[in-house]
Amino acid sequence: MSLEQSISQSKFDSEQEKLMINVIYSANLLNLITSRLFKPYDLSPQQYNVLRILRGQKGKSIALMDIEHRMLDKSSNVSRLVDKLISKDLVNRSVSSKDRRRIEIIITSRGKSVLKEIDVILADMNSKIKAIISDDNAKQTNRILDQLREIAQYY
Amino acid sequence: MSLEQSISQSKFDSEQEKLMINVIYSANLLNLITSRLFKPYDLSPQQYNVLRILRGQKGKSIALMDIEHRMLDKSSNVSRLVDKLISKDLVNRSVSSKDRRRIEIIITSRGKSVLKEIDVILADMNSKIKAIISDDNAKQTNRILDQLREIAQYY
DNA sequence: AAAAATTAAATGTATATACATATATTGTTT
DNA sequence: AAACAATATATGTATATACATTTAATTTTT
Repeated sequence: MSLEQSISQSKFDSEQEKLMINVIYSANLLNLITSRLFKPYDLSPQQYNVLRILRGQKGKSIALMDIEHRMLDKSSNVSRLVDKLISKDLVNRSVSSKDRRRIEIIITSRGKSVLKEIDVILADMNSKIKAIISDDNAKQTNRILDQLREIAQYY
Repeated sequence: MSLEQSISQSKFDSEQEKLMINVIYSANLLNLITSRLFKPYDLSPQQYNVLRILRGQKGKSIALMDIEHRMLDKSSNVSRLVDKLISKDLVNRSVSSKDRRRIEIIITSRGKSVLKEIDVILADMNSKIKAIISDDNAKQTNRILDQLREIAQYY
């Protein structure tokens, strides 16, 4: 469905203005879909995001502030977010021996196995997207979105 | 900055997977920027969204449920969102005479004048985006995003 | 080395949001 | 028309998030 139909707006002043709205609207939809997919595993998209970051560490731990830097949504409270993951036994925490202010987080084997289950579901979703959007088009769109974010330098 | 740099991730499995992350990340950034722009007017992006919908009615009122249909983020509680706008005297509410379940909302002149101030700021932002992204590229990206949202039919 | 400044994380608190339930009104069925 | 179902909005409540403040540890300055 076109964006105009989706939000019942007749027209936009420019393709660029439409692009802004389109990015936000599309992201809301993707967040909705993924939060439904993660619900059976009792994970929010943000919590999943953190687990992915931890898996990417390949056995090494990472401090809370470094997790925050890598998160998609920097606005959340990483301390409390990680608390939730600890209480589900998906990650472990320990105080850094080099700098005792730092709290080091590492993914547990249970965390890894949950991610593996979700991998299957996301791979399926990814293949569905591949059927809709070609590699070239995806690449081109990624380039434009990277450019769009340059707007941030003015604000 | 590339997405990889922004979130410190070395690579993605596919351009399509990167696209999903890119859309969400870019939308978070745009939401952050606009929420800062709206802050002096004591408006959240969602509240602004509702005001825009009301202005689009050109003097006619619109029921809460119709506002919800047109919102970018359908997940919010329109009743309470509109309550905030009422308390700021930006909109008025009245019970529909045809169907007394329906609550009709209309923008006030104060609401319109606030929007006018914001128009200037957003026009400036729009011109900045135009300097970064061509009409053709914006159009092409809008097309791809519309396609991407087709994924929703499977979920 | 003591004092001050900076940093990392945790906590307090107000607001926002999600989701379920309640209430009031209208529409449909028997 | 009474009973039932459906609809539009409001409300209750638990959780999440934003933002400011606090605490503890480290670094820098004097």
